[in-house]
Amino acid sequence: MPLIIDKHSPIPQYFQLQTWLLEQIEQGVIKPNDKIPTEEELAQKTGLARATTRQAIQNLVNMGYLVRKRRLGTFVIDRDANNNRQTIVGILVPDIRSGYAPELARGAGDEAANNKHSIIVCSTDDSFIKADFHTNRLIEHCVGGVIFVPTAAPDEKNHLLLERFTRRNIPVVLADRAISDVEVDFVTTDNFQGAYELTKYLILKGHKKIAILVSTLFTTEKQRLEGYKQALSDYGIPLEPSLVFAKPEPYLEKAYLEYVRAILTHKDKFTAIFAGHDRIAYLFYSVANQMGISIPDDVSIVGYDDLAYTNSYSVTLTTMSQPIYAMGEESMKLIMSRIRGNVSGSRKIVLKSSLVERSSVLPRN
Amino acid sequence: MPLIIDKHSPIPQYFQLQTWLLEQIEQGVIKPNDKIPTEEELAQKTGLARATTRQAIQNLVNMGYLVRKRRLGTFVIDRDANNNRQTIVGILVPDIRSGYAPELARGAGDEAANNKHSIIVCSTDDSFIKADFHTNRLIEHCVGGVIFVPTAAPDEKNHLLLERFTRRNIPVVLADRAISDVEVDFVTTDNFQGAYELTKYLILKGHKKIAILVSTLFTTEKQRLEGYKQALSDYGIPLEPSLVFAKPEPYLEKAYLEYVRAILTHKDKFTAIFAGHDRIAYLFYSVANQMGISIPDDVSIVGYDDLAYTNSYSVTLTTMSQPIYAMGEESMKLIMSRIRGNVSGSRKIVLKSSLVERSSVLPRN
DNA sequence: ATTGTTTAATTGTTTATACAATTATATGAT
DNA sequence: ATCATATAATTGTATAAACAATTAAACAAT
Repeated sequence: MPLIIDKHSPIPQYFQLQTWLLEQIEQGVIKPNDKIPTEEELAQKTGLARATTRQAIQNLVNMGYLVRKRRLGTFVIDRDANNNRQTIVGILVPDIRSGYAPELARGAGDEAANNKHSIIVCSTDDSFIKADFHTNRLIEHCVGGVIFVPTAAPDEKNHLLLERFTRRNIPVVLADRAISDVEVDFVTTDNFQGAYELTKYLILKGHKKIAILVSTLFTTEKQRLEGYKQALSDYGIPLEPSLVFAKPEPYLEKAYLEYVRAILTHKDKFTAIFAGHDRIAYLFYSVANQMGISIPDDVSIVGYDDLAYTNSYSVTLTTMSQPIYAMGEESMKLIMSRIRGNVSGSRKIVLKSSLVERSSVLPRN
Repeated sequence: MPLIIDKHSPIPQYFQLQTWLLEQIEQGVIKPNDKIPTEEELAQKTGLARATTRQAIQNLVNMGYLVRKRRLGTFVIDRDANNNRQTIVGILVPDIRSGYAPELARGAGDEAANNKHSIIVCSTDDSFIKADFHTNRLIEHCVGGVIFVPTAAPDEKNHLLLERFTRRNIPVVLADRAISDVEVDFVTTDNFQGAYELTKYLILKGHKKIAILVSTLFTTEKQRLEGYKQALSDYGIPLEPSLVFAKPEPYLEKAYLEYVRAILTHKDKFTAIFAGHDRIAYLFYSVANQMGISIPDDVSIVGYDDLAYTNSYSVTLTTMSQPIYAMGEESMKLIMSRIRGNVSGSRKIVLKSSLVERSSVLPRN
């Protein structure tokens, strides 16, 4: 990185010097609290007038990279120590109203509060466009980090969003859902294992014909489907394709209501249902009730998530309890460690889910 | 305000000029988008060198007061138009996970997004201490406004929080719950009217012995209790104090579970229950189920709120549907109008609730 | 030991001058 | 009418040369 000023470049000479200095700082050649050469020294080295070197330095002072002290010289500011940084973390979830988003936001929010940080909550509706909009806002607000639940858009698109943060050195943690081929912190639960256990539970209760309704847009539900298949296979039950309802669409109550209705119309084909997540399970309850089908007497069902209201009703769902609050907490902890300067490679945290047995499954045979 | 530079003052001449210019701008002598004199003109007027006038101008450019345009001159920036202000609004709710908070946050968040603003969500757990903590954060983050659901603390305390914002000219909207004696924007629903209608509905269904379980900490539930009493009175049913369970405590599942249990133990004393809000109603469902009491066959019940999952289950609740999303939207609209400079007196918006009849009430006689 | 004084290094302020770059506007060419 | 070109106003860049102000550090006086 030689310091050569091109007198004939169209780029102003003060700007060439300014850029060179900035590079030295950003690349750590000149470290925080280091003294940079005096105006006079720089003038001699570069062959510029002192006023010109001064202009370069002054600009960097205005930009917050340097402090000047009379008689002592000019020094690189330690931006970490002077914590000039923002203490806000952005959270991109599908919809703050639904699913596990509120619980995740609360876990993240509490952990943020522990570190005197606040959270900006953004609902993406699983749409790339909306996520992109919120990404602009978060960058404008100079957030110190982002917890990102990927959208339903293809990986490339989510990648794009991710890059907009990482390019600006804004740490990102993916929560719950993964994106392929990225080197970024990630907090999730073991959906394969969870689904495996749930399916095994159904099998051990004597169920052999188990229908499953999941979305295949997200890594989480894809893994649940895999866990389901593995369990069937391990217990010698052949996979019945007509019982696998894997929809390449995000969850929308209206659409899934129809799927549920269609599935329940052929309720004689299976004895148990694996719902992709609790909200789908609720749809089954609701439609079953309308159709005069009793859960669990006619059909058994398991869900996934253990949302807060799972147990508030007279009908209670056996489900895989995900530690969503903890997921929010852990995600925020990772962000905080990055904000504090941690530069280790990408970390992955897999939290344990646990089967909560209630009364939506009846033994068979 | 004469422009005189004192050559012998210890204050640098560029700084004298800079200060003079700033005064002219702040006092409106030079208005936004006005052109200020050129460097040369200022140099002539003041007797300074062009480089010196330049330094004064350049500083004001760096401070964001002026823009320079080659060939055209230097202009005063219109800071309102160039919205240099923060575009974040804080939302203080009891708990982002529960009750209507998620829906409120979403309504406010969407309206904020329409105005290119973002929301910082803070969970107070109805505690003054936590609300105070978050208030500090919000002030630090220079939020442009705050939507505040008052805590369970006494009015004086909520007042204190409110003042910390208003003293700094941060507009506040109270959402849902009121505080006495404050001149501040307020968005709510007519809880008295809503409760009156619900009670009337029960009465017209033939119920005469109607138990009520509410918290009396919040204006909302107090008004519901008043509406209940008024309806009884209007329909000539004497108020039976032993059926009024008014608790001066915030809602906590554990505590209220006990109240519900106690109330259901004397289920022969009443034929219907007015639950202070939907979550309380769910407790009644849950406990009734455990105790082998059937809703609505043994006891009828109504709730209040119409939370999203009210209708997801086989058991469906008749309740007063509050337009929570709209409440969030309207609150944010008020904030936005303040941010845009509206200085009218305090405004109050009362949204209409509507009775949603499902199947938790059976007619009597 | 504390206080005052000097010294030298460095940034801060100011002037004077010159030429470069940009661009709205006017002018001229097609 | 449209496009190209020149003009002039203004800010932008650069140099050279002083002197002022601040202050750490060395030194001196009490």
